[in-house]
Amino acid sequence: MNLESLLADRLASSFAAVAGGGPVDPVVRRSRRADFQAEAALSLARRLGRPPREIAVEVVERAALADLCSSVAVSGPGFVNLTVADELLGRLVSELAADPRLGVPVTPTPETVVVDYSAPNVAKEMHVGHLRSTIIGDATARLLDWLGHRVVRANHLGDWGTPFGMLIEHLIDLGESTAASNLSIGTGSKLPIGAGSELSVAAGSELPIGAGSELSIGDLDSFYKGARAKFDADEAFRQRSRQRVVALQGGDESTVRLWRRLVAESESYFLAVYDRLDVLLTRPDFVGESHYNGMLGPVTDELDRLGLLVDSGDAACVFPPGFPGRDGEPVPLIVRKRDGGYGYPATDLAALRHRTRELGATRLLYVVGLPQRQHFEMVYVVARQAGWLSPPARAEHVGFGLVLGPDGRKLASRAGDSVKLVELLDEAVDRAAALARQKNPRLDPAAVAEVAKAIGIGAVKYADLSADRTRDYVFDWDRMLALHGNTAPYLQYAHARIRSIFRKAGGPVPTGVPVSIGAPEERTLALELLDFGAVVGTVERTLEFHRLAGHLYAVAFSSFFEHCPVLRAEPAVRDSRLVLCDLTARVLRQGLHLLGITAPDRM
RNA sequence: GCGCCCGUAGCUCAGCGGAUAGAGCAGCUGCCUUCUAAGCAGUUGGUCGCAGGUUCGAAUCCUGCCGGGCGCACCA
Repeated sequence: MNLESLLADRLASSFAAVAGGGPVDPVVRRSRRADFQAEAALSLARRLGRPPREIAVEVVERAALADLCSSVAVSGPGFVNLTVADELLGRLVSELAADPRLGVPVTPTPETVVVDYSAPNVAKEMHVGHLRSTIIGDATARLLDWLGHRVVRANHLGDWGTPFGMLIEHLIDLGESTAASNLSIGTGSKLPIGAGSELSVAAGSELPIGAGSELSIGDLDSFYKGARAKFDADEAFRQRSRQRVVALQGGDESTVRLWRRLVAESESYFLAVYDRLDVLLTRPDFVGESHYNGMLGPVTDELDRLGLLVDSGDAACVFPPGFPGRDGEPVPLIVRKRDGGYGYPATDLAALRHRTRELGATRLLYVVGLPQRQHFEMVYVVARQAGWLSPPARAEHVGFGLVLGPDGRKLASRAGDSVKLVELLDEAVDRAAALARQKNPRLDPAAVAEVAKAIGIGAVKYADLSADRTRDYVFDWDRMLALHGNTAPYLQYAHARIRSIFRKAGGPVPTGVPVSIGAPEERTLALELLDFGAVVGTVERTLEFHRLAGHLYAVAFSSFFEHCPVLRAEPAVRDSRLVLCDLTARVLRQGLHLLGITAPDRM
């Protein structure tokens, strides 16, 4: 039971009694003047026609809070200031310490949640544009999973569509083996695929990739660009590409085989990037657009049967209400294009229908950039009209802003094109390694490598997750890797310092020890730790991860460690403080873990 | 034109109905025989874009305006 609701429960009845009516929310909030304050008297004043102070005084007289609070006082215009009794705090902290879930209960109402995120394009490089979706989606999956929901991670790969005509033709032009080696074995390679990479899907492939082979980070990009350049310049190539698309869609065996090859190579590459990023996505989570091919016709037919489909200039459209375009006329969701092909709206509708009908999902999350908001709103409206999205099932667009460069514009390389994700991650780890070597010369090279990955990747993720997701944020190495302020390294360091205390302490974490809260710094820390569950609950609902980040920062930023010596304290105090230390470290580690960030034991 | 998002300290950001608006960085003052100084304390700095309105109370809600970004039929 969290402290805030414990107090609110007690106060609710006194407020209700004073108000003489139905239930009243006491509006208990954290306060700077006490531990908590109840604000309801202010809003009640008008309704009751009485001065708020008078109401507050009466509430305090009626409230049975003696066992919870050491002080209950009316203050200012009518606030009820509550100071929690030290004994209660100590007891609650002891209970929290004994709880492996740190005050975060498994959800009583588990749902099937589909998290649609990352979604890179096959045969293209992953770039900064995929960073936020991947990081936010991963945190979403981790958090909801820990809360006990059934999480379906859906990596909606761009593995289908007209570009594959040109990509396959390009593959043929280069000669499959040349092209494959071009794709898979590069010289400047940095990303080992490892022996476990599965390429069995590429049946009959001429160049199976074995142990130790590596995927060049640069070649996917040049492959795509090569195809693109030919497509733009060469009419004959364009023609062949179009025919190849038809062959692919028609299921032509050799075409499909080449397509699978492209997809498989790309998937291996993506997995290597995800491993580098420490993201949970695995091959079974790759459910690309092509997966829905067989459903596009039936989805269209069903829309037609429901009378939602309108023929508009030979394109089959749905016109959801409420979306006027430039000319004031309704904007359509184009399900089937004039040329008979299906566009992404059809795929999105098919995927949505599949997720609610077949997977039984009741919460559909789309971790996609804010610019696509209207598109998804339209998809949801159509899905509701079609009966594919009805309560309790609902869809949420988990939108996010841009990653900006120091110039305040969309982050780009010096040449102006998008920054490759692997290069960015390499730089993060390199910078973190330099930092680790400089700050702690005692670390051996293996430890430096491990710590550098945790810090570098953690810094990038935390920079993303610690700010309001819906806003753009400025990507700044120095700031995200700073040891001060609301950064991953600061939190990781706070964690490592506590672990260091335990190494010095020698023995195990004391259990069953009474926790005594005396010093004000202990109070502040205890109150913060007791709030972890409520914060995680809020984030479960809102997916505003910066609230969790802010909470962890408040936990780590405690002056407890400056003012309350642990190992030097007398035995009883020492044990009590060791419990607080351990709890702090566990909250930090678990909280960071939910954000996809590793907290090393030493750094 | 319509719609969505955003304007808070020099910079980067919290706060989104409650009592004197908070952090970090930068600036200034201090603290290393340190439970890891990869740290801590103090201090300077704000007509919360502007103008109305609602409210006992507004950075927070509503309206209008100004400034910035994005979206609005066959690319995803």
